[in-house]
Amino acid sequence: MDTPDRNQISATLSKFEDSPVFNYINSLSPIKPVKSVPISQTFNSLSFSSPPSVFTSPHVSCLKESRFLRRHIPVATSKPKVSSEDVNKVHTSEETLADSTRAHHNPSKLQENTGKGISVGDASVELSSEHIKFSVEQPQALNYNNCGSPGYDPPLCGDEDNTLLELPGEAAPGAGYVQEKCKTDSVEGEVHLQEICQMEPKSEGSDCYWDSLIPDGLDMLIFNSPGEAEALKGLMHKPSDSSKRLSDFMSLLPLSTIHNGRKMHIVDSVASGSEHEIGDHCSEPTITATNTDQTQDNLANVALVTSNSNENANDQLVSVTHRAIRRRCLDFEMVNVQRKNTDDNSNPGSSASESDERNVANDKQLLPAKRNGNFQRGILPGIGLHLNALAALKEYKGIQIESLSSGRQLSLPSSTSLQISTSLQISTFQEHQHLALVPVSSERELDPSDNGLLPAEDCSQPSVYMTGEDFNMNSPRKKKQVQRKVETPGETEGCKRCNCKKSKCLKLYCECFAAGVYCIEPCSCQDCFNKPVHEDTVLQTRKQIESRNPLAFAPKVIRNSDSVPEIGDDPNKTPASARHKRGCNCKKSSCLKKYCECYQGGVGCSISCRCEGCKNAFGRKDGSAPVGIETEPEETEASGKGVAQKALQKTEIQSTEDHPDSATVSTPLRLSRPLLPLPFSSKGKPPRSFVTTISGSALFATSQKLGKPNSLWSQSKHFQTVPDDEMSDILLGDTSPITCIKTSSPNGKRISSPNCDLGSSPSRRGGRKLILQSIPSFPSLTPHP
DNA sequence: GAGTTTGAAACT
DNA sequence: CAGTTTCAAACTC
Repeated sequence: MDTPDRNQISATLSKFEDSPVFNYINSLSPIKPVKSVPISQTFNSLSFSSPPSVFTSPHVSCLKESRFLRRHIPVATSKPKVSSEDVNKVHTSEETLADSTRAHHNPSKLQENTGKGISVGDASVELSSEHIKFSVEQPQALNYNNCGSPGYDPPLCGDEDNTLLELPGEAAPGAGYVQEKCKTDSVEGEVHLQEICQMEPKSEGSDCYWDSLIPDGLDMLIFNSPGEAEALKGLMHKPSDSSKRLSDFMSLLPLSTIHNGRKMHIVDSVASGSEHEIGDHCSEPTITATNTDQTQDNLANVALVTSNSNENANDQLVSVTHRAIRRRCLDFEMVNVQRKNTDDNSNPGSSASESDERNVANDKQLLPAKRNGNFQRGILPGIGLHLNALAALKEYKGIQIESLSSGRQLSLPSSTSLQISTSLQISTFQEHQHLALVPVSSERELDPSDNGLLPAEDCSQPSVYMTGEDFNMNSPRKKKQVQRKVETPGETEGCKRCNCKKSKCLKLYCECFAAGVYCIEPCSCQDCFNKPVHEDTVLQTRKQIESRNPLAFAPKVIRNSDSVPEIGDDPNKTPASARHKRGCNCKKSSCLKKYCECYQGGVGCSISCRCEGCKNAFGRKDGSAPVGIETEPEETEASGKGVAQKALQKTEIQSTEDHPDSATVSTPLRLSRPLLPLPFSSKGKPPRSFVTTISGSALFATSQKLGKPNSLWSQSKHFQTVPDDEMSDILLGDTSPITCIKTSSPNGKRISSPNCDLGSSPSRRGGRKLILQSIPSFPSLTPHP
């Protein structure tokens, strides 16, 4: 790490800051003065600016958050401070962080403020998280830019922040905490950049991360403010010393830790979902394959540590992991920095922008390999939504859209994410949620091959990776079957793809719209307005629909606290089991086909149903047992559902694993959901499990507090978050009873459903759709009036 | 992939 | 609230 001398010095300095001696010292060292006072202030100002945007824009997709969360988690570990000497720089960063986080982490700040060296432990953790955030945020910002929808930008930051905050770790960031972080994000981001710059030189491997991260960061900087970019440049240049130190430090670190760090990164990337880009890059086969396992373990360790937030041992572990992670970040940065440096050397003036561009190009290149290339930035930029987060992510097709997709993607993290997912979940849980949303897709995208559950992947990927189509490509029937199975269950919102021709995707006919997600590439819709670009229109339309039917976007299937509406349960009676909110009106399908929303949702028909000849395998209207398995159709259906459920479970599991967030998903998501909490959810589906309990409610609370919500997309965030919840639900359902999940997710709003809607919809589990629906409910909650 | 069926959503 | 129309998913071939 750093030399003790430095630490001591820093400590002493902190002690004497107020003292004349301190002042004198400051005067002696030019660096110091700048950092402590000016920087922090600047950051603060920045931070302030940023926060509003975040909160303001609903869009911020959960996805983004999820992304952040994912990344953050991994990143969090690094110890920038250690390097120190940079004490000044670090200190400044810390200060800024401290300032930002003071509300939350007064102690840490105090430590930091008082003694840099001392503070390092806690501060390091926070910083790491912050760093992560920073990296993440930048990407998001880029995404926004890409998206081109100005409105999104602000939200993104906020979302990101939120997500970041949670992820980092602190295990239980309250909504308020998240908000604060959000505010501080901008500042932190700067600080992180500095740190990163310092770190960069060291970085070796993880080019992918680097590229992805750096470019994003650059973009962020650029977008945010030219001045910042310049500042970054300066930082980048400066780092050499710090970087050396870091490198030294890194060398000191155990190899295992380093690996962990790498892994962590990978995970993060995966987890981040939203940031698919990075994740993808990172997830590249070589790295991911080897590292994933370790990363998982590491993540778990980290998460646990963070969750516990216990000082010593935890701190150490965290610090180690963070360091490793950070290192990864640094490495990325390093690469970028090096590139930049070279560039800068050649072209001092434009170096930053150029470097950014280059980085971007690199990123794209990297991305392209797995992804289509476009997606991340160009396309996905997304944003966020959530779904993009799941939302956030998803952001649609073009850039914005993609972002949405990303959100979804988030919900569906690639296989790698899946692997990691469990660990991520833990971490995400801290976060949120997330990615939500949602994030499902992302993971899948990343690893198309991952699960059989592809459908989810399809959904998620649509934007970037394998679209559902691609997936189908393998074999039409299989695809269809798979899709059906997967989708059936719920298909999932994240994955949803519509084929609207006349509704412009602004009516409930559109599954995407109904799910509260933006349409993405995979969609075959025509004249689609359900895109980030038309956010206003979407929101307005949504409001109209909600005005007509407040529950229009609420999950159609409501579950009671009890777990999934199992076939065995009495459909009618069971309050416990899930029920369709409105009930179906089937006349010819006997409630044995997906035409039936109850069946599609995996729930039995209830009294509220007006169906004729109900044979719903999940539960007949008349109360006859869910025969499901019994009857042929039922069998088929049941099998189908069972399969679907299984698939869902798998997907869920995956998603959960994937998620952070994500919305999600996810989704995207993630996601998405997807945001603070949402974001987590989105990102880490993994978090979902937690999210459900934690993030879910927390997210809502946060979101509500934030006042978010307007847009679907904000919803998208919700999606992500929701997805997370769902994910969690699913997870719970899988492992444990869904009930828990339900309870968590629902916030009361959804409750609307006749049955107890405790949870979002079970069906959702089966399908992402459900999740989405649930998500929508959130929006509804946030009254748009 | 095109066409049909189905039931929800939207409209009156 | 009921009836009709519109719509897009689900399904079939």
